[in-house]
Amino acid sequence: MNIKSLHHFLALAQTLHFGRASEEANISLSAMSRHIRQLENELGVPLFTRDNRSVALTPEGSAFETYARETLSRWDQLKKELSDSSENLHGEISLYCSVTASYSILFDLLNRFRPRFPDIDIKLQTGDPEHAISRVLAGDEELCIAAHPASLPKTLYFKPITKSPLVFITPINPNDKDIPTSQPKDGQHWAQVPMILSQGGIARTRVDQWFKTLKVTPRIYAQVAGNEAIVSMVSLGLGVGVVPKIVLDNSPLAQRVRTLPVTPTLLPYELGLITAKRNLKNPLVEAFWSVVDAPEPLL
Amino acid sequence: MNIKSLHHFLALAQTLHFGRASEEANISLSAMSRHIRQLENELGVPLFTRDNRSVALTPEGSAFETYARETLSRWDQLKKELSDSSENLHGEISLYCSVTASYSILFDLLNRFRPRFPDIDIKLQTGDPEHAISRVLAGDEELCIAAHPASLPKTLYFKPITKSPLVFITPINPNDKDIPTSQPKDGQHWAQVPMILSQGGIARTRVDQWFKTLKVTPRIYAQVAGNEAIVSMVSLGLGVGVVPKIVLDNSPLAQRVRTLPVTPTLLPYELGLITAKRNLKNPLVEAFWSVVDAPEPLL
DNA sequence: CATGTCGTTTCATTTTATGCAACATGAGGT
DNA sequence: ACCTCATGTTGCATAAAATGAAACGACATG
Repeated sequence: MNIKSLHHFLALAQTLHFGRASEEANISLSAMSRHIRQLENELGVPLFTRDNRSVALTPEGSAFETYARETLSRWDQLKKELSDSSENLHGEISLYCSVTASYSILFDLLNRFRPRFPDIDIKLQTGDPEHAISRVLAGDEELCIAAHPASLPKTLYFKPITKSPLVFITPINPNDKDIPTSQPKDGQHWAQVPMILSQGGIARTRVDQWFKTLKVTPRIYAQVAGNEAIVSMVSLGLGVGVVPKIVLDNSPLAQRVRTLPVTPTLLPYELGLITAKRNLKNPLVEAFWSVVDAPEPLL
Repeated sequence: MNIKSLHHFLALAQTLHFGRASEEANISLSAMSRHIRQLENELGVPLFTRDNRSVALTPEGSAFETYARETLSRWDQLKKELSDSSENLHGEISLYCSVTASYSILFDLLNRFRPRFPDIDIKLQTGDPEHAISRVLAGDEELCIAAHPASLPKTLYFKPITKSPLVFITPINPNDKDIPTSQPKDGQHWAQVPMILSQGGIARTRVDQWFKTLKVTPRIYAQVAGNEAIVSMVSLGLGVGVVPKIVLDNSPLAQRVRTLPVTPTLLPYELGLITAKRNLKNPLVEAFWSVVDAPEPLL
């Protein structure tokens, strides 16, 4: 059974005349005859009674006529639906990012993504930035927003979105005499400053490196998981922290801390979009990608 | 679109692997690839995203999967319905006969037809026997039960069911001195008998012929349309009638009249089934035909 | 009995489908 | 960096199917 045969059948069912039906269907009379016969063989029942003077539907033919109409209209409907739906890019895309990134970067990103691709649904998963890359590697997520890691697996692709400097922050109201209000003069001073640092991750690596160039072993007051918590602790006056500026910009506690200019400055945090290279062919991922390409500056 | 392609599509949608899907569908891998591509071309949208390592349904593919399942199950259902319905002969057949025939012949006929072909509906039209043949000729009815006419059109076919003698009937209580109680001796007697005859039709032709061989001009007391009315008038004692015996057998007035043996006897009425020759190919007509063929005697 | 109509069948040709093999791509291992 | 394997696609020659023209067969009509 195929769509054409159904059309031919209906032409014949209407005209009850092979000649006129075949003309209507733009095929030869013999093709019409064979199409009908083939349908009948396939179904195992005659659809028309023909003697040389007249053609009439059998009861089965009548039932088949109903079927044929239904099936054709269903097919047309499907084609219409599918072509409608394919006019706009659509589907679902999964994205993983940290809570902070969801506030700052993702907000801008989605503000521009949504109007351009209103039919792409985003499945957003927020969580520990550490897991971002592994989840993309495992295929759990198609995209993530993360800082460029020290070493990026070959199968992944990184697209920078923005850089955010790592800044030192001090409390407005220090709780400890060793907390400086301006940049400490030398390494000796630095060694006394109570530091509140990330437990790990890029920021921590950078800070460690920074102290190493000063030849100072920092006094670590607290190691914290999550940049937001660092801002929180610093605002309480417990020490000096190091966080990406973007975290500060989005922190409700930003008023309670102050950035501390330091030299040399730390290498900035490089935030970007990460996906598995194979996903780059996925039109939905491409769409997301294109938004990042967009000329409008993000910050 | 055809049934096969749908099956192939579903195989691929399930396995998401061209190799295994093609194996399942018993076609080559390349055929599978091209079938899917053809479907996609036909619909104008991709159904699968494929990179060399993986195959996945697009949103459109997912919609099409639903469609494919529905369509296939609908098709199977139809096939089942049609083959079920074709196990027994069924449909509608139209039949015309006189009221008398419907009492006598049709009753026996249907008693045997119904159990053998319970799914054939009969559209029965009763009416004047004169119209029977013309209605079949015109195609208004497929069958009729009628007496074999003097000349049967070539396009019609007659199948005898039974013969019924034409009998003379006399009243039990005659109302007229010229009504004989036994066979009149000679033509002169016959010429005085008040006759009640059909207005026309075969019976009348036969009676006219009969009187002609006796070289008698009959005294016609009444010409009547309808054999039943003849019985009625005879029973009232108004004269001698001639009717097919079968009419008498089914008449409620049979007790009020008596058959009058005569020589020579009239040629019997030949009752049978009539249809247009072209209808003989119609399996429903054939079915009816076969019941008449049946060995069981009708009378 | 000739004629015209109409569906079926035959036959040569064209179109389409098919499988095999070569190819292209990309992942994973060495 | 290179090889190998897995996998889908494409080219090509062949096989299968569909097609239209014409012959055919059946049958009603004049």
